[in-house]
Amino acid sequence: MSAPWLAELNDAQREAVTYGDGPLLVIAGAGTGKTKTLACRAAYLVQNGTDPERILLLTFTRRAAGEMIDRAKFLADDPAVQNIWGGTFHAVANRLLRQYGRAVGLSADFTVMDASDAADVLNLIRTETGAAKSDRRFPRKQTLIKIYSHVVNAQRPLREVMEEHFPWCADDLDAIATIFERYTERKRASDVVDFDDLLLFWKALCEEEQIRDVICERFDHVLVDEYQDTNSIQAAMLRGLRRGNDNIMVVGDDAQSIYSFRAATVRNILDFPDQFPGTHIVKLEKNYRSTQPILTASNAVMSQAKERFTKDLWSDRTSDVKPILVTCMDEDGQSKDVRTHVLDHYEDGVALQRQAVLFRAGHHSAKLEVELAASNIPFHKYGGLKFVDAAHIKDMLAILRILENPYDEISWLRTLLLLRGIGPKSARRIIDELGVRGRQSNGHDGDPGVATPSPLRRMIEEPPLVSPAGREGFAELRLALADCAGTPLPSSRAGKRTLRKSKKRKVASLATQIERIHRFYAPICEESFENAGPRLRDLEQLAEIAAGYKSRTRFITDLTLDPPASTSDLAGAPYLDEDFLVLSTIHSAKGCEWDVVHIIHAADGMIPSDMATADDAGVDEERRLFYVAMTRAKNTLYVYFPLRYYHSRYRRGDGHGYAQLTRFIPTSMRDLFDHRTLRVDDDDAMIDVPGARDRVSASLKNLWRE
DNA sequence: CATTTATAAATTTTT
DNA sequence: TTTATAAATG
Repeated sequence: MSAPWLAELNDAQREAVTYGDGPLLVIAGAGTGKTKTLACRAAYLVQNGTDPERILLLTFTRRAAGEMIDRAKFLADDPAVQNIWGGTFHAVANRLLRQYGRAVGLSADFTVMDASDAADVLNLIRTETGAAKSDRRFPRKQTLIKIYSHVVNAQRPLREVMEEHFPWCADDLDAIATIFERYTERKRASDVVDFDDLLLFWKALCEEEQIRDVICERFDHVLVDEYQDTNSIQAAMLRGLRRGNDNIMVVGDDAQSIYSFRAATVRNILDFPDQFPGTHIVKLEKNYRSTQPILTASNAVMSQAKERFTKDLWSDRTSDVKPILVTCMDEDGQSKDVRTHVLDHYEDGVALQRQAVLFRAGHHSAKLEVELAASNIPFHKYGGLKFVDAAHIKDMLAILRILENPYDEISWLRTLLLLRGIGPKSARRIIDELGVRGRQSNGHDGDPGVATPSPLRRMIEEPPLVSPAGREGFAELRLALADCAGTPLPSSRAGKRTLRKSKKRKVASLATQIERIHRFYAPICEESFENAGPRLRDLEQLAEIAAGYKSRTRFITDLTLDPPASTSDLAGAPYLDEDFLVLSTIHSAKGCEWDVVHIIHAADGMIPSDMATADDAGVDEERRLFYVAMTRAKNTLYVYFPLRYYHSRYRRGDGHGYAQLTRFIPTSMRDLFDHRTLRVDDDDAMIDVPGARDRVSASLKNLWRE
């Protein structure tokens, strides 16, 4: 049986798509049709009789999984393709654990916390153990979560990880080990898992023989995208998943490995044939995306790498247009130049959506965003600070989480601290009195609510006493929680309000709960934030996404595992058909392509980031990052380099410095680019004399010395 | 004594 | 703009 679309593939692609049973490794350079190959493979399998529900497709983002499945659905012309199990490792772990988690001690409605919640818990323990108040400086919470995460993801002993990646914390090894121990206990007791636990528990599932067999049995084929960015625990999970059935296809490109900070290792892709004996290898080398001049420049960048595996990319797409290196006066000049170029292409018929601005770090686009807003150019930013990281969103979600899991200590803490008159000490006492931590003591596994009333019920029925200062807020919170839980307050003198309704109320719908929490939270929000307006609007949008969910568990979990990239993302459909320019960190741009790509801040210190230049491995990763950015471009590539940076944001003074062009474009490579310096725009035309500012500053300073 | 407010310091990349 | 520590307040 041969589908018409098979004919459109090149030989290597078709070989991968139609490969039979057994392990398959596809080495696919940038733009060589990796996504297409995976989508076709899925379609091919379904057309040849594999049940879509028995195919597992692991990708790096949920978006990627969705796109691939849509594509496969179109190719196979079969709506059932929708039933393929697709998603990130973490999302799939979540799904498996909701189903089989009991075997490893998780209830079906455990809560997932994101990295910043995890950091908060660690911080809590850090203060409790008193490690923080030793005379020496102790690692901060972000550092702690980084260390913890690295240990889990790299599957290496704490000591080694600390010596290698966090040598400055080595003195605190014992204290840190203690903190992690307690952290683990605490999470188990409260039925909460962090991102790393999702992987850890999946792996644990694979180690329980009976469960493993059930899970292995579940999938006929496993397909994995971006294999170069998986880490060693993920490789272990895959091995566990494929015992007794070695139908596994992994796709990746070692030249695009950019997640070593998350313990990803290219060893996974290199060792794959050893891990899975009998692996067949297919290489995709022909690039269909970019024009040859763009590839030539990209290849040149990679050729300087210390370690190098991949061959040069080549393409049929000839062009006279080289990538363009734009030298700008300063950051503002850069923003203006980008705007000018974007509009030029737009007028030539390249929609904004077909263009992207890429940068190393989330905040690199700040000035540009201002410029774009001023010019009324709509844009959409991926990466950087997440919507859910905003304090007001986290506050709302914390309250919702209490309802979801009354043993979720950190959510109680966050919620109680919102109340005026209640600080850490009182919050701690209330949490203890509610029995949030007393869960283990009532013995029977997984079913705490029977013996002792849950903390939520206690909160409603026999609330702890609170000092006069916090009493009012505490009462408000109690009312809100009672309304959401659908439990009337006990009909003492405080019960007037609830008596109007009949005694047995149903648990409020998700939308109603959100609305009720909003009513409780809005005054607090207005009191504690200067800019309450936009924040309250965010909360209304939160309510709007919630409207799309029936299950509270689903809503909270989805928001944690796949947070909306930005505020405008939440608006969903109405914005979809509008045109907007894409702004993205290079990391978030992985796997994407655009007609025109603008890479900004191509200065040493930005790319490569100052943080990463300590060793060769770090610089090489930054180089791959730059390579990934360049190879996103189909037709036109701009690389912008601001000559001058003012670094006065946090430091005082008029400090500015002259930047160096990124080391990834040395002089020897300059003729692979066209060079351009835009004139300063009319209205801010100003004669600039290089160095004048310095000379004047120096002479002013010297007035007082001499 | 607990909480709030003032002050100083530090900021990559993501599930 | 957020986050840890110090001083001030109730």
